[in-house]
Amino acid sequence: MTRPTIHDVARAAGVSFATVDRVVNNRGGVAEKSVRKVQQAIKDTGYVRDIAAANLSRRREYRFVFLVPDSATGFVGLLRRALGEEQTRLRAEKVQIDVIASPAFETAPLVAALRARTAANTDGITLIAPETPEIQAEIARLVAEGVCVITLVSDLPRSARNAYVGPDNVAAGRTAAGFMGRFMRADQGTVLMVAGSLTARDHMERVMGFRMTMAERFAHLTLLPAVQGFDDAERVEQSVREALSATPPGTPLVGVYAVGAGNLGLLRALAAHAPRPVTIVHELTETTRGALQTGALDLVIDQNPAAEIHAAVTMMRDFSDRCPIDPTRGAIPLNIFVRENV
Amino acid sequence: MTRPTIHDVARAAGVSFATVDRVVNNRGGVAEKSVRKVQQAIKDTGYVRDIAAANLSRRREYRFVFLVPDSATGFVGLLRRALGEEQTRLRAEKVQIDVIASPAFETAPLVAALRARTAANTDGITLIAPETPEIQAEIARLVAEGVCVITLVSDLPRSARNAYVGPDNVAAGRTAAGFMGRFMRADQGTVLMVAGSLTARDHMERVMGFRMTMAERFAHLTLLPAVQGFDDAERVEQSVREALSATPPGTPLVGVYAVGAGNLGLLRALAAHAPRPVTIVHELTETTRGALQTGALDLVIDQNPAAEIHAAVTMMRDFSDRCPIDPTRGAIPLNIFVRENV
DNA sequence: TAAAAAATGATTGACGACGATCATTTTGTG
DNA sequence: CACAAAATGATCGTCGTCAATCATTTTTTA
Repeated sequence: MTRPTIHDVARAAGVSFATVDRVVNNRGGVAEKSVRKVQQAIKDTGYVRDIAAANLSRRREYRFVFLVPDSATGFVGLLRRALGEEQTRLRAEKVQIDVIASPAFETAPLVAALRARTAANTDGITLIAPETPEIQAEIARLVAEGVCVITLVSDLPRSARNAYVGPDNVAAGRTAAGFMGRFMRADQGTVLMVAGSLTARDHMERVMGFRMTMAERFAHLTLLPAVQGFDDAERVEQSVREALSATPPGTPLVGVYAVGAGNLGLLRALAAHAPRPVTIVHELTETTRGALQTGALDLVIDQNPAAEIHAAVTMMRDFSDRCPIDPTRGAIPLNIFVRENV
Repeated sequence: MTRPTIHDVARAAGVSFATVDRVVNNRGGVAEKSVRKVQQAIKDTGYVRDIAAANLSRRREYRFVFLVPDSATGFVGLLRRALGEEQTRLRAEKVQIDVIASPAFETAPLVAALRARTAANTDGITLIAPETPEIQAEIARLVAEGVCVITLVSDLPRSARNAYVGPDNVAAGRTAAGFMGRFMRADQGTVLMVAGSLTARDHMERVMGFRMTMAERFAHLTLLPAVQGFDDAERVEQSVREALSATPPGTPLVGVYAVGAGNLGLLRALAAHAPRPVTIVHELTETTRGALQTGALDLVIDQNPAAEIHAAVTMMRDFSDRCPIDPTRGAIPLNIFVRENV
């Protein structure tokens, strides 16, 4: 009835406790034959090592790092708040998390921050980063050292990262387009996309998904080229104003899809514009929540930072515990908010 | 640097290890004065008891039960699958979960199943149940015995349950109405609601929310009285057919909102009906996922069983560990699926 | 003030693994 | 066959807590 321990495995395998220990912690110096016997015995007895006891005995503490851009979506703030709420639990489970904020859209500080991390000072690192060779190289180094590396929100599929945690950004873009088309009353008009930066992979993917579904199913609407707002309210406002004034009178602006942050600027730019275009943005914040309630926004696609953090921490811990990690668990469902469910 | 242990607390309080132990495990027999000294020392040192070590020492295993209706939404199946995926992790964390399926819409077997559980054989129980006095009584008994009781999906707010895990069902109904109104091209017509049972609180709440938003914002549409389908495909099909044929010719059916299960029946009943009404249902299953993709459904509101299970298990464990449990963590965001993000 | 009761201290052995050392046995090689 | 090398066994202390016992001190009550 009670779960088997190392001693039970040793007995079943006909070897000593020490040998089993050598096998399960692969310390080497065990004959092939014995290894097989032990592995068989582990299967037979259904032994699973008691991680709690193991971590207790070795005094393990998990040292994790979140490395995120400073401005993007106020993600740092969300992260800090979510971590604060989890604080008690995290302490109880001996995980210590450092949040490092790096200036947005700059590569150098990010690389520097990565360089500072080694297997000696961190067990796992979760990061939001653009796709550059230096960053890929640092990730490769960390993974080689045995540090768990997880990409968050914006994936780096060609890097050595252990897993990706975040939404399917292409699907997010497609979803935005689907709702836009369905919410639309107008028969024709132009649709504007606002991205933070077209070098950020997540933004690119969203724009791509949006384009695809618009072309497939709502071809009667005209897509303007995406403008960049660099996740900054002022720059977003300016870009959107320019786009608005450049719109030819025959084809009114009937839809806006904002992929990045800086939504306050978007709202300001649209405030005067009547009739208000169907407006869909990302990330549920104070601003967007309020705008949903007042009816200034139609839909917010959120990626549920709390779920992301949880998934990332779970994965990093599993990795540190040498549990097989399941990369599919990183898929975060999109959360869709409208006026009725904020 | 290293976290304080009971010994550190004892030293800080100027008492012996044994006294601190008596206080933290409240075994009694300690003078008021000493209790205060110890509590102060715990604060000063920032001591938090090491749950892993504690559980190791007392050989704790968590015995949890999920008690769910057999048919509803195929929830049992979803539950079993989700638990299967978590199996490794759960075993590693020494939580053992029994799933008990009880015939849907019957109270007696449910009460019997509850009666069988006591503090001696279970540490926590999560259940989906209707609001009846017998059930409330059983819940009160279990909670009094020290068993953690959590309501799932359908809350029993007037019972002694420790927490509720599930979506805000009123918001779910409102959300459904919001999307229905926005998807609607027709200027007028009737809208049909299909519920499983009007005695199930979650169904009632969804219907209520739907009604409210429809009345507030889409008063030009006519709401038919809700029909009951008892989460059964055949009965749903029959009910919907009857409602369709009873519709007066002047006001065509332009929308359907199905609150419960048995969506296969709904789809069959609507297959012949042209033009297809805007159709919104609950729960992402094989059926509804397929129907979304083929365009037979417009929107699915899902409650993310995996997240619910996780929240429920976490809460039951926290409770068993005597951690303060945070009831707000039971709020499960609605997951909204359309063709583009299934 | 003596006896009884209450409070406290001291100690010990689990729990299940890790990490290390040292002794012993079994292999393989010349 | 002897010797070295490899493999295995045996043992101990560690982690932080729980659970229990027994001895001692302090406080309360008669």
